[in-house]
Amino acid sequence: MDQQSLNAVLGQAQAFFASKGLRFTRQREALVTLIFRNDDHFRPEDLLPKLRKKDGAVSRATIYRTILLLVESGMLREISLGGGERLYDPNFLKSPNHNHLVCVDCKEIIEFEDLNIDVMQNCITRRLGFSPTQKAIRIEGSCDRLRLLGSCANFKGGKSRRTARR
Amino acid sequence: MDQQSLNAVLGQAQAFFASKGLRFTRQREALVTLIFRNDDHFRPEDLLPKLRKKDGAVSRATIYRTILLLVESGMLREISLGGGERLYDPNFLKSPNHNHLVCVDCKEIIEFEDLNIDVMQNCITRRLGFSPTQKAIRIEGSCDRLRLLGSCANFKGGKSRRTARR
DNA sequence: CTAGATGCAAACGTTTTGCACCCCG
DNA sequence: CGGGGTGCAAAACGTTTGCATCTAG
Repeated sequence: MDQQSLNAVLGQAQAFFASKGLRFTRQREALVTLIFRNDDHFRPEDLLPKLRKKDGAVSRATIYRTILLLVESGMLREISLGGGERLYDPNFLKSPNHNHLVCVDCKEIIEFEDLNIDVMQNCITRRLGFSPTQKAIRIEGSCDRLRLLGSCANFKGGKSRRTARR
Repeated sequence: MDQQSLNAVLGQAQAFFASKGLRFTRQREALVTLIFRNDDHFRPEDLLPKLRKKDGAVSRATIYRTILLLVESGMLREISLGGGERLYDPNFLKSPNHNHLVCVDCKEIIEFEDLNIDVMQNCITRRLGFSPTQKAIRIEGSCDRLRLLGSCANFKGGKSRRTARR
């Protein structure tokens, strides 16, 4: 995420905290910056070591407490990709309706959006007498290239997460 | 689940264990019976007290180890309905492709199937270069009746889980 | 000045693991 | 008799909480 977008995010966070009469402290700013600087999913525990460097230290308790607030603000979402692992996904700011495909072979996570499925989810929900407030699809799949060719060329040297181009 | 279906399930479990050269012990039979006797989602910890009665005691370690095996067999599936809670769902035996709608108001869980979404999920997955092995949709919704009428007539005295009639 | 925020350490609930003993085939 | 299976208790793990202290406004 470029500096300009990051500044916008920091402003959004600050506005949220202010609207609740809460402060935007050094620790909270450091956390928001770290979380939204790149688009990786993360566990709270992952953040702890990254915030030990330099003078930007933030305690474990503050990390957990701040994440809760960011989820409440809607800027951050909790997702689960299996195995009881609790991850947080900062990308709902850019793609409010994205879903996740996880490769069982290489564990790569691919984010995708699909307007049609979105509409159908709304229909189903309404038909059952509810108004949708949040929707999540998780698909597990095996890699075709790997199975057919014996190697997973798509992912060689790639990141562990990519976004589907449409 | 009626006795006849339960017997079939027990047979299926026994066959799975046998196929892996594992034994179908008193503890494993008690667990399978308890899990598939009704269609409730459960946490492993929930099972412990229920297996203390009479002579059917099963230790915590055995519960966790057996659940792992049942998931491996495909008879049981792990689901997550939010909040990092890890639940197990025995209903994929009857409804291999069902999904979950969770009411944010009353926490009721509604299971539903939809063939169209199923097909679209397969398409998306293939388009991205994968073959789907497992699909899960979780929708969170607020109760229309509760919001419009101030009460949630649908659920009064009902179970905490129902299955959508189609 | 003071309500909110932080850091620490203890507590917590869930899940996993090491190990001695048990039992089925 | 041997390889699984079990139970126990300890350990591991992620998360929450109580409390004394600090700090932003």
